[in-house]
Amino acid sequence: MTENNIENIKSQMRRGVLEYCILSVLDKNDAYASELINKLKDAHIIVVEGTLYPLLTRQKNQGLLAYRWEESTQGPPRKYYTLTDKGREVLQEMDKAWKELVETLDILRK
Amino acid sequence: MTENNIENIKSQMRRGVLEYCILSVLDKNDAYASELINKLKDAHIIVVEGTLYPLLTRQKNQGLLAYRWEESTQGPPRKYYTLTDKGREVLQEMDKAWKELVETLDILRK
DNA sequence: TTTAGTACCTTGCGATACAAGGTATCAAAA
DNA sequence: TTTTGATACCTTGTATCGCAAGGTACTAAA
Repeated sequence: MTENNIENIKSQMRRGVLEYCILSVLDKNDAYASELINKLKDAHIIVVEGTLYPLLTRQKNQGLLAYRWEESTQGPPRKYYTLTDKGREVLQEMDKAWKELVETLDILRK
Repeated sequence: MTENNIENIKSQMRRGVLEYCILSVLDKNDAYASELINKLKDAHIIVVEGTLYPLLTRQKNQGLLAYRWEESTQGPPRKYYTLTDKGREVLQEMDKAWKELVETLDILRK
């Protein structure tokens, strides 16, 4: 019960910054969806496919991301996502919003 | 458009820590709902009544909060919420989860 | 007895994360 | 040549939840 509760809380917190994390990862290197999922899992921002795909599509439709297809030597072609200029702008706004939130909680928790 | 986008992102981030904020405020002092809303607004964790009331009820049902009625000299009685022992435990777990998230984003954004 | 202020609570809607299931490509084994 | 396994993409159905809007109730002053 309590355990469940806490897991719920954690995932709620993570959800709030999921989009921020996606843009952050893509800011370093272009990546395809499966790759992104693995990186986010490594960072303990657990994500399942069903969550990520609609999100990527949404961000693409908002003009934050673009993609290109690339052949793979080991399976089907990969859809590589990359940050657009607008995506980089929004990422900077997210940096600000995140900083503010961290400060706010610092004060609240003092 | 973009502005809207950013507001959306901010509120999404805030939402993720809303429950954490509520418990944090109540950890300092007991408070009634209207008072809580004002404190959270001051902290720029914007909350409207329709969001807060169901949340307080949920946290009460989970055993994190308890309440008592107190008469007011200026209007209807007030429902003062207070942290339970379980609430304090969960708050500590939230502290941990929050720290981890801050660290994760620190690494992701490096 | 009506108005203003304070406080509590509920309903309906839309957004969205997640679980589960589905499609397609490629290469190697049977 | 067909099947299997690995990789990769995507969609659908369900449940949760935040928010806007609307509603109730108590008190005091006009």
